[in-house]
Amino acid sequence: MARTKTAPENREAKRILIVEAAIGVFASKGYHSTKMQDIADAVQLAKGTLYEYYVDKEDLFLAVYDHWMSKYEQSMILAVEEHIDPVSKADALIDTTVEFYELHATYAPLLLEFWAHALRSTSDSFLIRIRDMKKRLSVLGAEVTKQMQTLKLFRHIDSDSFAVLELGISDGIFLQWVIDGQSYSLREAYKFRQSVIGSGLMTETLRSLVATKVQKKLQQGFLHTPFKRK
Amino acid sequence: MARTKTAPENREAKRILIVEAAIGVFASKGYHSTKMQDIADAVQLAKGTLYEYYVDKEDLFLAVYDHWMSKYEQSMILAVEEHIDPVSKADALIDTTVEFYELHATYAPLLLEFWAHALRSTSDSFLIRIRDMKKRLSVLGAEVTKQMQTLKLFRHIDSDSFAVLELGISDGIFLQWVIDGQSYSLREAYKFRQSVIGSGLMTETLRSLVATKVQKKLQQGFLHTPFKRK
Amino acid sequence: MARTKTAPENREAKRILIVEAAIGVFASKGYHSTKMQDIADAVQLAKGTLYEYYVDKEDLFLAVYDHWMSKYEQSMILAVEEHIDPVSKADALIDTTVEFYELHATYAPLLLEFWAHALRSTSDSFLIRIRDMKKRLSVLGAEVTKQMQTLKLFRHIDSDSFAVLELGISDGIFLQWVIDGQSYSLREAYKFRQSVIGSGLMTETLRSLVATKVQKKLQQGFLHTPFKRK
Amino acid sequence: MARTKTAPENREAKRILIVEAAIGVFASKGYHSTKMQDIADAVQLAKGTLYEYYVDKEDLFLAVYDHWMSKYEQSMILAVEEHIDPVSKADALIDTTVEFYELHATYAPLLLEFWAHALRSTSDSFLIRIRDMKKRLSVLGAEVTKQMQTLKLFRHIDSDSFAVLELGISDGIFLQWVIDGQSYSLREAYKFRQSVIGSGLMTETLRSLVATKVQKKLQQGFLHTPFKRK
DNA sequence: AATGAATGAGCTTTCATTCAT
DNA sequence: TATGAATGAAAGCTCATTCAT
Repeated sequence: MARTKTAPENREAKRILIVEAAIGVFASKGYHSTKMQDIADAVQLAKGTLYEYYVDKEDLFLAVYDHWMSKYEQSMILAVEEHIDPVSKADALIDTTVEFYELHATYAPLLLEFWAHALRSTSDSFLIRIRDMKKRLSVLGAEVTKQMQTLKLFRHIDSDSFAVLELGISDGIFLQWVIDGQSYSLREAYKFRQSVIGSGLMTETLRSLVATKVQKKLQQGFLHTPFKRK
Repeated sequence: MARTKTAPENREAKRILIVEAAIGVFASKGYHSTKMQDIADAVQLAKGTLYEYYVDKEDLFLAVYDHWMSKYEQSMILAVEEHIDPVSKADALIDTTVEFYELHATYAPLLLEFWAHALRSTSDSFLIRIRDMKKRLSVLGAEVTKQMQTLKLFRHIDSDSFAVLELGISDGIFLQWVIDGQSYSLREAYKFRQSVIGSGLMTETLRSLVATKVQKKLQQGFLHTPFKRK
Repeated sequence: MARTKTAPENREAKRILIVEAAIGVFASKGYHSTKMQDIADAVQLAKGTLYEYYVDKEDLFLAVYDHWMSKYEQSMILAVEEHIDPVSKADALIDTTVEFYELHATYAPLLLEFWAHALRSTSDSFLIRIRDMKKRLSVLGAEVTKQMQTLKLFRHIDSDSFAVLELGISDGIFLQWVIDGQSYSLREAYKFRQSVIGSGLMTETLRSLVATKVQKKLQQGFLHTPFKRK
Repeated sequence: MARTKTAPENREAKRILIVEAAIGVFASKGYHSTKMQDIADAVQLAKGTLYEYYVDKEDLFLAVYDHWMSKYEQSMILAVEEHIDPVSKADALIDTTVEFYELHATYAPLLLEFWAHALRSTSDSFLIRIRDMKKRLSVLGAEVTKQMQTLKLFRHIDSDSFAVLELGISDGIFLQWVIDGQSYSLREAYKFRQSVIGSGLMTETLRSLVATKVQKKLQQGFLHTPFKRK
């Protein structure tokens, strides 16, 4: 198996094998505590072999970010595509985010490390990659917002700013949730946020439809919605 | 005692001297890239002397967090105390946060590292410290919210959940701003957020007073409000 | 108390205070694991003060050896002086040694360290001090042997060699006993040795007197003579 | 396996290479003054490589003890096997010991350090290893003694105690010799000891055969038998 | 392509010693 | 004399990376 000349597609397959093993290791131990040997063990490869596929530890770390986040991006794109009306699209985006974050709750600290790493790195390349990713995600959101505005479901508001705000809010809530020990339902926290924000921005048209539900959410909050960590 | 060179108060003063030098170094290089020697150089002390005041590197790192965040907390407490009506209190809290974050924009990545560090650490002590700090800050916010509700300026809403949400949002916006290269005004971003949220939660009483202003903010957004990094 | 000008005799008293505290610390932790601070704590003095009395750690270590061994030497001299007939003298020497070693069993590893230290030290001074001490002890033994020879209780044998041999044997048995976890009576081991050696060297005169006793000792051995460690 | 550079047997060979270089360094500088770098230099390896073969400095130190002492043990076993009659066996054991010690005279301080180390160590493992080694050696001696007793060459005496005593005496003489600066012949010292002890324990059968020789030894002593240090 | 032995720069921490007071 | 804060050399150990096979 190891003897055969590895065709390009095999090479890419092995890169992915490595990166997926690396996610778990980086996530559970953190960048600095993760040894190349740990990753090699996880993929069942020799240490040296990793260097055939990634130039160095940092390169592999970045690859982990890319691999992981593009999965998230794909889901988000899919969520938008799967629905037609913008309200459903907006809901689907939230659902996707919650699902993604809850699924990868153990990877949470990684996100912080990616960010910290990017802000620190001498080269801008990592930071730029993160920004680009965020940009694409924010465009996704902005489009939905615009559609809702077109349909007069949403007040007139700078949709680019709103999309960026949403992105920040989303990460902020996630962060808060992780630091709080995942002691409540992330989904409920997101819905609470949606109610808070929505009640200000939706037009009368939409408001009348969801008024009772929103009212209830706001009064209940999300802190007492238990969440079971796996 | 007469013979002692350094009285207890001097000892504390030197601890602070060290911690304040350490903030800058940790902030600019990050925890792992910061060498004890770097900090020693910054305080003009010998490496060994640092160990007279802090048991190890991590201890010093935690002290940096405590020192920095309690300054923030103090400002927040002051902001609340300085004002009487809850609307002004709420504004003051936002102002304080913005000022604090803008002032310490270069320290931003530190915050990420604190969080990552806490989530990673084998001992819970750091995480608990962070949670406690967040708890105290959220109590501060919840009280203001309650006061606004009492005055019928704010809709009825679970104020604890709201306070936690606000905390998350606040950090999230800050994060977003840092990652975005501090390319817009953090203050404007906060105000935009305030408008978004406020327009949903304020009662008619308040809404009528600020309607025009809020409307304007929402339409302008915050992305094109230049901010000069120092 | 600390304020008064310290007269020479006070100075000497404090040197002894320090050295006696140091014995315990060195004995229980070993030379390298003993910190000057440990000793300072034990004497209730400041670290720096030790250096007023001893030039450095090694100097203090040597002082410990001198102090300890000269106590042993004094006991040995006393043992010889207290008795008149050489057989009693010889017995008293053994008794003294056993008592000294048993009393200071916990100090045992120190002796090894002294020796190792001396053999290693760049300067010969420590080694010479040890040799001189051994010399004086061996002279003590040789004189007793000669007296026994004069009285025809002991065969004609090179008494200097015998004294040196006895010294080595004595230390060797002690060492063995310490390594064996002090699991038998050191005194019985010494007596066994005395019987073994004595039965070869004593003349008929003496042999006839102690034959039965010696015979019994030899057959019993010493391994099953329990010894209670404190 | 085909690709592996170092087969298991090579690995063991390198472990031995290292340990043998380490003996010399430890012996000449002592445990604490020996730096890992010194040993690395001696084997012509990088510091880090040592850690591929031994977990830490202490592990290497213990390996030195094991390696060295098992060589000694092997020689002792061989000495016993090579001879048939117990008198020759006993002589061979002494010869072997003397040869071993004389050959490794420069390693002498190491023995003290091993003992001190073992007595100090928090874990008993080293001490136990030393005791086991001593046990095996004492069994070897006890058997020879028993054989001599069977042949009525040796008086009836507790042979286990005697074997332990011999071990102690042997180390004690060696120690004395080292401290005395190896200024006389170790072999002669051992022979003197043999005469002293033997003359008491041998039966008439043997005594008549060696009486003159023993008598001469005892009168000559061993102090004036020059020994040339290499 | 795969391996894993070898490397050595690098860093935290310790602690004997100094010296201003 | 006594103190204890300050010092900084020193060393064990780690681990990303290299490279001969």
